[in-house]
Amino acid sequence: MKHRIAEILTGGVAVGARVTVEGWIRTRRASKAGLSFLAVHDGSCFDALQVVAPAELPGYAEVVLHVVTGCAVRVTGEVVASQGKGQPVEVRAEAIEVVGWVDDPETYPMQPKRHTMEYLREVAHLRPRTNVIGAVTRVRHTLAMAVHRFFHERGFVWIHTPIITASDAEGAGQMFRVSTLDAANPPRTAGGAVDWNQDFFGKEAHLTVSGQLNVETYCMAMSRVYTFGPTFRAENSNTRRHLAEFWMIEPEIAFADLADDAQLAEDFLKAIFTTLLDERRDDLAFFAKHVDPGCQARLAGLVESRFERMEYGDAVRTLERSGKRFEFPVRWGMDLQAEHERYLTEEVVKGPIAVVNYPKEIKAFYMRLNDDGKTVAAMDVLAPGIGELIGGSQREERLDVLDARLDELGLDKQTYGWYRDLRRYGTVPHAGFGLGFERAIQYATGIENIRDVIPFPRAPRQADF
RNA sequence: UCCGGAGUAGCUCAGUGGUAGAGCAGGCGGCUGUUAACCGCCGGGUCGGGGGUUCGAAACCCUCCUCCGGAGCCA
Repeated sequence: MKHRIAEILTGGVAVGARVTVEGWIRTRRASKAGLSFLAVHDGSCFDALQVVAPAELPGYAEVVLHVVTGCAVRVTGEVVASQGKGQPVEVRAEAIEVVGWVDDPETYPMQPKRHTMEYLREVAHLRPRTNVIGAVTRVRHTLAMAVHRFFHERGFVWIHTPIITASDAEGAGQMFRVSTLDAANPPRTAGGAVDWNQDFFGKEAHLTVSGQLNVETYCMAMSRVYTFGPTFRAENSNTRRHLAEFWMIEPEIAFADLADDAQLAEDFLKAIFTTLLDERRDDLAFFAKHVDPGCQARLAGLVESRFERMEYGDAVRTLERSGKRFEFPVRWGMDLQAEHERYLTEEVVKGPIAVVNYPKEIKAFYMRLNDDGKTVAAMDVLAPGIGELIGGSQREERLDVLDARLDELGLDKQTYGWYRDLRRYGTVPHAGFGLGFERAIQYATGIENIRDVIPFPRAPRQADF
């Protein structure tokens, strides 16, 4: 009977049972006169299964002794208590079939040793076979499922907001153009400009930079909604925290204010990380041992503590009084720099912190103006080592105030016609936030470069595979 | 985009002007239960590309490419 390796290693299969496992060879340790040990992994858990192949096995010399790292095998044998240390049970093979050989072992890119993350990125099609990327992949999946479970259990509805958008003024950064026109020879108007009217959508179109504006419409009907999908930014940003294509989670809640929003963010992060701690102990133990010794304690600490809340004004005062010399000066009205965020999270609070009520000048048009007329009900959740993990706000639900903001910023009211309609027909206070999914994975695992927590990273000059 | 660092064997790296090295991986041999096994032998190089200086360049100079870290932008 076929079994996943996770079942066997967690005691789900009785000692003495006959099993068949299918997977890939991680290492082979051979003893010419005696027997061979094969470490087989199938992705179902962190640990590989130890398969013991006795020399009497049919085809031992021809097959088993030539198996190398990367070979795909099918093993049938008996589950036995292990004589060695390092695993409770192993499989004593009665038959080993090589399903797929490694053509040229000398050039097979994966070796049973530690590779650099930079090198693994160059072989993105084979890196999921490694310990570290395998662990990241399971963590990513577990967190994704936890996200949906969290929202589903609280009555949120998952909204599939569009990937392609024709409203190019969302203001969240550079966008990728979507077009079917011949780039080398586009149709022109009489005036010589590119005639977008002849393009597929009859107007300029781009890949979305956020599902928020669209999801707000469903929030005004379903009350509690969220998006979870890919997002695209054409910024030429070359850092370990940015991707051109990444996944974002954006809940939106009706009849809610900024305090509700911050509470949701806190409950949400605690819930998904609690799930991760429960379900992926094996992978987290690996990250703690080889990547980031503090990752488990950091997660455990987060789920137990209450998030610190801090007014933007207080944050600025704290920084001013710190006596610390910052490269960029701190002054009310300026956005917090990376070095400021690091100081607040890593030295003052030593944990996640929600900074609220920022000056309106440095935030988006849709954020709700506070009574002081100077700040908006915005919120950034900052995390040590990551920076901004969540950005959110209460939305401006008053049409006259929203229009005044659009005018102030010189934005075209017609472009936002349907968005303004929401304020004309049954408007209610509402709020939401955006979480960069990859940043959450980075936070959980301690993986430093965001390109290593997504299967196929897209970044400037990087779209291979 | 700006600043800094790096590019030498399949991988990780050493090599500061005088004929290209190590460990791991691979092949062969040895070893009765190993844990990234161990021991011996062998094969393996456009020193990122181009140009220059020099009797002689992996090394020094110019230039381009790629990657990494930091900053900005942000999630």
